[in-house]
Amino acid sequence: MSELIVKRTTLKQQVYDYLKDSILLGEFNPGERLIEEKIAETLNVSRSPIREAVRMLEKDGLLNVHQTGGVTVVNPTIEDYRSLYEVRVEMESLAAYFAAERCDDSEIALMETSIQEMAHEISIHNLKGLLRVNFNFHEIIVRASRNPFLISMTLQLRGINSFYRRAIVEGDPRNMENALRDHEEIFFAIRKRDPDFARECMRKHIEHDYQAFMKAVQK
Amino acid sequence: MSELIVKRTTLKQQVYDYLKDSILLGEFNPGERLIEEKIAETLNVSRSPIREAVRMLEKDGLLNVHQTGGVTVVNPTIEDYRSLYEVRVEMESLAAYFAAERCDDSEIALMETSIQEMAHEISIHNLKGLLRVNFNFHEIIVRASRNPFLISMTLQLRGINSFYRRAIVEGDPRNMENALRDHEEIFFAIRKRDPDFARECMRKHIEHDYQAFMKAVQK
DNA sequence: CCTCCGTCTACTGTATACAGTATTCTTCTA
DNA sequence: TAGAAGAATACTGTATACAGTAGACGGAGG
Repeated sequence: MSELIVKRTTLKQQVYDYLKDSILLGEFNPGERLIEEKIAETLNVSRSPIREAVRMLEKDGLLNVHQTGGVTVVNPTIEDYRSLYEVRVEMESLAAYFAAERCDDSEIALMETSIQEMAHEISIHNLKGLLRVNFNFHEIIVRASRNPFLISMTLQLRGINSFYRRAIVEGDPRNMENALRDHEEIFFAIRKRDPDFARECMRKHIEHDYQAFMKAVQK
Repeated sequence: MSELIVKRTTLKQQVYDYLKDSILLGEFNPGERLIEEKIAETLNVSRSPIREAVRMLEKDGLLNVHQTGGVTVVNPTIEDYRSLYEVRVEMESLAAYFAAERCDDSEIALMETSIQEMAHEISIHNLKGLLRVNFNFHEIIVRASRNPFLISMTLQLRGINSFYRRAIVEGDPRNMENALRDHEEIFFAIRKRDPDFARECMRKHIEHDYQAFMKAVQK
C-alpha cells in the first residue's frame, strides 16, 4: 500500500534532490567537478537520470558547465554575493510587502510559531536547527506573497546563498539574536497589515544579513 | 577551419534553442503537449538530447510537467501575467537604476542606436522588427546592470512574457509610439547618470506595458 | 445506452552501448 | 630539469534498447 506511494517519484527527481542537498550541505566542495559515472555508481542508477538532474541544477545556478563538457559545483565570488544580495534585498522586500497585503491567518500563525522556534533554537545553541528555522521564516513570507515567480526566484537565490551561511551563525552568536529581533519586527508589520513598513523592515533585515554574511565570509 | 567553430555546439543546445524559439514564436500552441519521439523524428536526433533540453525549458518556466510524465507548453493565465509584471516591474526598474550607475559609453551608444532603430521600424510598420528592437533595448539596459542574477532572471521573465506580446503591437499602433517615448526618457535618465530617475522612468514604462498587454490579451 | 473491464497502443523512464574528445601520463629530447 | 609529443585513459555526448504505465479503444454485461 505504501509502496504505491513510494513509487510515485522518479529517479531523476531523487537524483536531483540528492545532488542539491549534497551541494548545499557542502558535501561537494565549491569548484569541485562532478563525474556522472561516479554519481551513477554511488546511487546505483544509470547516467540518464543523472544527466537530466544535472541540467536542472545547472539552471538553478548550482552547477557551472565547463565549455568542454562536465560540470563543477558553483563557487561564487565575493562579487557574486554582492550581486546576489542586490537582487535578494529587492525581491524579499517585495515579498514582505505582498505578504502584508495577502497572507491569511494561518500564515500569520506559522510566522509566529517560527519565531518561537527560533528563540528556542537560539537558547539551546542548535546551529542546524537555527539555519532550518531561519530559512523557514523567510519561506513562509515569500510564499505568502502569492506570486509564483517571486516565490521560485527568491527560493533559487536562497539556494545559492546558503553556501557559507552557517559561517554567519558560527562567526558571531549575536547575529542570530539580531536576526530574531528583525524577524519579530517584520512579523509585527505584516500582522498590522502594513505593507510599506513590512517592506522596510525586510529591507533592513536583509541588509543586516548581508553585512553579517560578508563579515563571516572574509576568511 | 570554420568547421572547428561550427562543431563547438552540442545537439542538446541546438534542440534547446529550437524548442525555445518554437515556443516563443508560437509554433507550438500554449497548452500543447510535446512528444519526445515526434521532436526526435523532426530534428533527426535521438531522445537523449531532447530530454535534457526539455528539463532546461522546464526550469525556464516554458514547459509544464504533467504528473504522469510528459510536458505541455506553458499556458499562463491572466493572473499569472499579473504576477509576472509585479516582479518584472521591480527587477527591470532596479536594472535601470544600476545601469545608470554602471554602464559605459559603448552601452549608451547601443541604447541610442536601439532607439533610432525603433523609430525606423515604427515608420515602416515592421512588426517583427519592432518586437526584436524593443526586446533589444531592454536587454541592453539589463545587461548594463552588471548583475548576473538580475540579468538571468529578468531575461527569464521576458521569455515567458513574450507570448502574446505581438498582440500589443497589433492591438494599437500607438502603443509602440508611446513605448518609444518611454525609451527615450529612460535613455536620457541613464545618460544623465541619474539612477533614481532612471528607475522611475522604467517603472512607469513597464506599467504602461502592463496596461497595453492586458488590454491586448482581453481577447 | 451506459459503464465496467480488459486488451492494445503510445509514450515515458531508465539502462546500456558506442564514438569521439579532453586529459593525464609517459617517454623522449634539448 | 623542462618541455614537447604521443599513447593510454577517463568522460562526455548521443543513440538505441527495453520495460513499465497511462490512456484509448472496444466488447460484454447491466
